[in-house]
Amino acid sequence: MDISFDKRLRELKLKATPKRLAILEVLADESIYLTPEEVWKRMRRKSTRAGLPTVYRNLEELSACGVLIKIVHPDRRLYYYFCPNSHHHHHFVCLSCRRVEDLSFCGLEVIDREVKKSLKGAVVSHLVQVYGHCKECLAG
Amino acid sequence: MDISFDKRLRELKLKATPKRLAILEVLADESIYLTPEEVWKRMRRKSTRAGLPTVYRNLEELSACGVLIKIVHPDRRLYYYFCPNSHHHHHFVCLSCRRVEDLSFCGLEVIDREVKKSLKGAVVSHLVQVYGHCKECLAG
DNA sequence: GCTATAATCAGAAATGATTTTCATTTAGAC
DNA sequence: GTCTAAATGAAAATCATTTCTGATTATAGC
Repeated sequence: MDISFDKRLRELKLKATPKRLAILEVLADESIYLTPEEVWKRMRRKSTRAGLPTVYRNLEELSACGVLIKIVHPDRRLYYYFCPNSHHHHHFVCLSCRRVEDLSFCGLEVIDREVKKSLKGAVVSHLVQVYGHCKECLAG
Repeated sequence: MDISFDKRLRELKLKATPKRLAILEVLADESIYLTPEEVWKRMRRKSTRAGLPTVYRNLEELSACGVLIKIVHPDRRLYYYFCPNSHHHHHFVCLSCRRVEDLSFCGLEVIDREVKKSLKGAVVSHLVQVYGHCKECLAG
């Protein structure tokens, strides 16, 4: 796990610092999305101390590179998630337990066509996110 | 315009106060999405003074009732928009000039089916927003 | 292995949009 | 007009996030 993150970071021309690796490890070990502060606390538990600004900075960088996913949440705080699935897709996020599941659905082609043809505009990015309650939370 | 907003507010059991009407008027007169502070400044220009918290409060309430649209923006600030179109739909928002255009596309049925069948979860809400540059901004 | 150096980091402090508090006012029902 | 819940304003607080600055460190090239 460690080694592959190391490689991934080098490919992206990011130095494989202990802090970065620790951040990735924390998120890879979690099945839910976390706030920067939560990542920071979990790092300390694993005895990797880091400054909170460092965590914020790295989470932002890593999500900008596509290594992490930034979750857009109704409460407008920052949440990050490590999604091993590397092809373009969207997520179903559970509002109760914060679990994330991949959706196969993505309307990009349809959207892109509509924006080009009807609006004559250009799509820069699109956001499709589905909020709800997962199987486990519904059950219990 | 004034009269119809008045009616709309009453239907929603919200008092038709001067501030609320002024907020709605400002947004209805704009073709772009505004921050709460911008709404507040435009109110003053029209000589309706209001406290900034009142503007924040009302924008939030009005978007919760569906009278206004809250724009989810990459910069994570609050933006509101008055969209006269009342049926369920999504938006293409221009990152350059802040214009908003309606999209006919909405994947809700497909999403809902996928979440129910594959994930056995329940959808609470969904967010589809498309960011880009509109016809005018591309031209000029 | 050693060095240079650009990237990265920590800690403290600042930021600034948004929210809370609470005393006062007002819209709408009767 | 009177009453009451809702709405408001002003000031202050909040608090997640960012900036700043001076160390520290990972990595590439020798």
